[in-house]
Amino acid sequence: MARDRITVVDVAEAAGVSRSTVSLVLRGSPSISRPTQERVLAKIKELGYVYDRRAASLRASKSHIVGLVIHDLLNPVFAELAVGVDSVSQAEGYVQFLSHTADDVQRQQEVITMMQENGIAGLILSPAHGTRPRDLDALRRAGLPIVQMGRSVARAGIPYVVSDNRAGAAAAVRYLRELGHEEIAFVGGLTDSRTFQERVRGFREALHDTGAPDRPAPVIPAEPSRAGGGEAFEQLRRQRLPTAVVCFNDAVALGVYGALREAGLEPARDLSVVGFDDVAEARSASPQLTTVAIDASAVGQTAARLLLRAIADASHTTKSRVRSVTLPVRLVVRHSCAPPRSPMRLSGSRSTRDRARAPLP
Amino acid sequence: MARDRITVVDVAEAAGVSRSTVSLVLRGSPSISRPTQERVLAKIKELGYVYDRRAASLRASKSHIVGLVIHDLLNPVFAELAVGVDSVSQAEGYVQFLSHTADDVQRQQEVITMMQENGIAGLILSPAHGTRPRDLDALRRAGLPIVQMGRSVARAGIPYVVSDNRAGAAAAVRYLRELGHEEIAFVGGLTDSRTFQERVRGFREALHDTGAPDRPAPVIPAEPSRAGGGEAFEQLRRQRLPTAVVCFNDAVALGVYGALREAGLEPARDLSVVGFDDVAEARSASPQLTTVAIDASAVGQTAARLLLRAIADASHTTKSRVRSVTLPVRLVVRHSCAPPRSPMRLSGSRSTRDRARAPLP
DNA sequence: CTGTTAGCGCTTTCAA
DNA sequence: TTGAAAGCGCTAACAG
Repeated sequence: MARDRITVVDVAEAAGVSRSTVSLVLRGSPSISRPTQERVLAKIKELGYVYDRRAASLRASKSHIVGLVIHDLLNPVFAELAVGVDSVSQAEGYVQFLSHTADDVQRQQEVITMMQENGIAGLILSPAHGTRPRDLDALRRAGLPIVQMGRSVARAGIPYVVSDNRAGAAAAVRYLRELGHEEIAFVGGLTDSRTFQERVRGFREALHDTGAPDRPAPVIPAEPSRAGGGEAFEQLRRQRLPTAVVCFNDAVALGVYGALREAGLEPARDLSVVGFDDVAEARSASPQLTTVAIDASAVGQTAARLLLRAIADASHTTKSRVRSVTLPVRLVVRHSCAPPRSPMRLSGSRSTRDRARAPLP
Repeated sequence: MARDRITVVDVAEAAGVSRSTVSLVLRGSPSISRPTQERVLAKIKELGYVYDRRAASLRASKSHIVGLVIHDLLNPVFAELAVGVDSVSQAEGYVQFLSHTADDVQRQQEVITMMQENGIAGLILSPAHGTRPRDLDALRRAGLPIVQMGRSVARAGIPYVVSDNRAGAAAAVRYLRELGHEEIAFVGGLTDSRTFQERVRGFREALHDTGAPDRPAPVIPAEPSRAGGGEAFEQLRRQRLPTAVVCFNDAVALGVYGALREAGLEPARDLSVVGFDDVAEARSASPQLTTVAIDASAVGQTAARLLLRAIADASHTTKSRVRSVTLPVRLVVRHSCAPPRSPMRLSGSRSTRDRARAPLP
């Protein structure tokens, strides 16, 4: 990896000081005289010395590396989460290991182990579906701080940073109710995921709170993908089509949208569609879709800050418990929704500003 | 980071062998008897020992870490590149540092330095716009292998893995020419990027090769974003609208598409639009857009394999030069194109299979 | 096949 | 403020 590496000793000799002086300069200790400091720094640059953090980390048993494990980096929301983490860890002088697990628990175990062996100071995890609390025991035994991000494992006792799934689904429902919809379905998502459970919960609560008819609203689980959305739509159609659907995420919403058109129906007119998980508007895959937008970058940044704080606390033995955080979401109204065909408005009245534009491909 | 870490010595004692025996077991040396091996492995598990790769790496001066620096992880194409790299590095027992530079050269310098200090064995780089060869001098001086991915810095003498931009643009042009288009523009992209230059080159060559009218075809540079596409469209329109455009990437294509509709025009009928850089169809942001599809995952995997090979060679002093690789692309025809309005077909005749469906939002 | 002896490059007492 | 010595956890020669 290195040929005749230049070390602190070389720098010390060249600068005419001792190695510990160099070491102190390297870490910006205030107990070094200005001229000495400058001389050393000059020599460092001159010799092209590069600091070896492995050695430092080994000796001091503390590193400036965090682990970041993402179940699906191809999902733009999680890519944005990762970038959020990256921005703060970079700013704080950390680097990160980043691995994608493709939602595979075993692969996740492997990368976590590898990261631990390489001396991470803490871990941010978007857990693979099916992760159990005990899967993280090795880390906890080592005293490494962990923060879950974007997703969370139930009753694991591990802090998490997520967006407000419940409130998001509720906002979608309230919006549709105001338009006059009475028959609203929830579509997509895997039943054993906590995210799904929370979104469904918000969905049901809001239906109840807005005094929707008392018959149980349809909830159709499906793979959280475009294909899953298509299948769920077919299933819904075989039963009885509602006038509106809230989708587990944007991929599902696009699937529903597509299936709808295949069936010769018209979005908004025949079925109002609300998505979820939309990334920043500018990057949205679906600029016309009404959606519950989450601020993925903020989630990532928050997770990183929590983790770094926990790392700092751990060395100070301050032992402050890290608290979980739930970040707000907002409903972005675009023209995939309309009042139901035979309207029975509760209050309704919405801007049609956006509705003139035709959908993009 | 660790409290009373369990070390090889502990394992050795517990298993009644010497530390070097443990070390050999750890690395799966064949020169250890089966029973001993098992006994040691058992103790390792029992004690919850975790291998410290920093120490190993320090001593052996070789690591199992690669650096991966991406100029824009929010671009789905580059996210997929990263996942491609991840899959092979994971399979080969490597972990990666991954950082996003937001196309900022200085930020890139910082993360590369940090990675080097942390002992990477090599670097895969999607260089920030404006990177100069000398920005990588520190790495080269240290003898670290580098592979560029998805993009490349001109005349840097550093191997790269990219898709075939020239052939892709040419394929798009040929397709449009066959439909009968004579006035075709190229839209979007930054003039000083090599990717842009190659795409424009393929564009021009194909126009020439297909015997297009000899007046110079319009090339409108613009930010490679949706906004850039919109602006470019306006500019094009102020001059004179061609019958077809080849776009620098899908974001630009979507921008053109949107602007087109804003202007009350109809895609395909009034202007045929071809995109570029489309990710795997299933994830495509634009399921209706005719596009030059690149296999981002393959690019990532190839880059990773090249790098790992270079790393292996470097230690063996085999010193094999790594060669750059250009991967094929393919044109995916969907219904954003049609013959020009007053058709003067050269050969024309295309499937309309897909054209029945309306665009998605 | 196993044990012993030196370090990898750094931080960290502890004196000076 | 600076210098000397010890050692983080591991691997790399060797010698047995």
